Amino acid sequence: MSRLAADFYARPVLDVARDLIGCVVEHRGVSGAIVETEAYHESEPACHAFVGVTPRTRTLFGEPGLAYVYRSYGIHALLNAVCEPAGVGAAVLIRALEPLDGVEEMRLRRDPAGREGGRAPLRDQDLCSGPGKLTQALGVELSENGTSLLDGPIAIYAGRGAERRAGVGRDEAIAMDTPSNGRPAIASGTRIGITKAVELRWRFCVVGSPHVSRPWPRRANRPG
DNA sequence: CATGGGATTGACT
DNA sequence: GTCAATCCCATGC
Repeated sequence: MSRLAADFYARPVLDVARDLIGCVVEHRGVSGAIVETEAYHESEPACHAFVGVTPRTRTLFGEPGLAYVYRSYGIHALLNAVCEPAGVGAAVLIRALEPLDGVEEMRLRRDPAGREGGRAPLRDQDLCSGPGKLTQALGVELSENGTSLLDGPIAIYAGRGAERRAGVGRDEAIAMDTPSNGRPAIASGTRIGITKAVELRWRFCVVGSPHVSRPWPRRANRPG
């Protein structure tokens, strides 16, 4: 498997958000397949880049393929892939993974006390089913903000999303994207946890996956 | 320099 | 369903 290249990230952020579904994130020996993403763009107020270039948003305006990692609610680190040409503030938030390699390591990172607390071990589907959970499971830290996904410590490998993209237009790709041909169906819906631009349906997730942060939208549509 | 608000999660009623 | 934890940083005086 090869890492996604700069030209993958340099495209419109909505296309990248959709195509990242099925790709694989790897960090410090553990990995998972992306099952949920959200797109953010400087043109809409839910995006941090809406306010322009500040110390906080500098990474968002950088080269496509950078990792934008920031602290949410004072507690969690959230992982994004910077998209569109340099100078445009846009990124895809990675919201949920299906764990692949290093599942037991993820369980330790997510629940260090383990069974000592008398609780049942976390289920696989609870390890990476949220943007804060997956960074904890992967061990991604704030200090990795601004590192390159192309050759840095956080790797993203081509998956079905990228394979599907090759040689077909957007509409064809969506038409192919049905359960009957073995590809996962992708639903789009409104983004989670924001208070501005709430109407935009810029969230993408795998239909039926138990690993998404929340059940896919009740009124789920095809992307677009 | 003081203030307020989160791209969340887990615990609790 | 409600709610607090916790900290970076944008904003305003």
